Amino acid sequence: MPELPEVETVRRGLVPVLEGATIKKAVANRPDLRLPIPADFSARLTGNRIERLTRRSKYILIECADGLVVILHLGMSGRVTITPAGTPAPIIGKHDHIVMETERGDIIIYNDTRRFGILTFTSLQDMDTHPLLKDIGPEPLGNQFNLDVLNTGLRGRKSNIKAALLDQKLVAGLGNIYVCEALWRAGISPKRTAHSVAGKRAERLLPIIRDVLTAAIAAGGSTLKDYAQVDGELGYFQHSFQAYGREGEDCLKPGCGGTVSRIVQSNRSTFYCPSCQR
DNA sequence: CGGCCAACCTGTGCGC
DNA sequence: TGCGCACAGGTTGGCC
Repeated sequence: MPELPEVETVRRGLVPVLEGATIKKAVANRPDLRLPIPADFSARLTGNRIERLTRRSKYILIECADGLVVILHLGMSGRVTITPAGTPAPIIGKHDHIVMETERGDIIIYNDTRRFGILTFTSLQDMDTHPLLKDIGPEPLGNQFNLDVLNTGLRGRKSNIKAALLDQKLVAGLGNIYVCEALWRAGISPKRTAHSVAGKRAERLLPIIRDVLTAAIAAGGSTLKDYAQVDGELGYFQHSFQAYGREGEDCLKPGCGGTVSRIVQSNRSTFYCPSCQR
């Protein structure tokens, strides 16, 4: 599920349960996800207090009282669910790789079928220089992401604009869905070279990227497969998709009359309207 | 260095 | 019912 809006939705769902909570129990049911889970995972978390939850790109950062920072990435299939204190104990399934319980009795489970996710450690001190975080580009919803930055990132790029926007060094947090949606809204062909977008088109694209992500966060993210928010509620931004997953259907741009097609770029599906995306 | 692809892993859905 | 293949929200190591 997880591009920036879904990760932000998970973070927000965890805030009331984890911020200020002390960890009573932390268990890793396997040694690794995409990377090894630290061997001292349980020892470092147990008894530790969580001060705050932040997000950088698609990473959730769990900042603890002793300076430890847990880096959590959901990969392609990572999910987080909360079983509130006082409700029946959850049944731990095959892909429930991480289980934590707070002193209040809330249980947090990280489930990840494909195990492309990551759980690793850093510290408040080393956050800025951590290998997973140091090269990430500006947050698309922050002030760092402006027209100058976008134009600079696009100029001199020979790849297509789709690949450029998926590059987390150019701008953080976009994935396959929201790139398709943003390019559709902006009327820009995903096949166009990145450098040719610099200038006028970038000016159109930039606020659209912000708008799409903001709207998706407001909708609680997108629900594909059976993905749910931490409380089991479903995000509903998928109902707002205008390009993604709509191969063969009518383009929704007023007066366009085109048909959405699916092509493959960098081994990923791209959905776009050849009629109005130039 | 930039660009591109295959690989990581499991599950599901489709055609035959 | 079963088999094989394509495909799925991400990232990156290795190759040209």
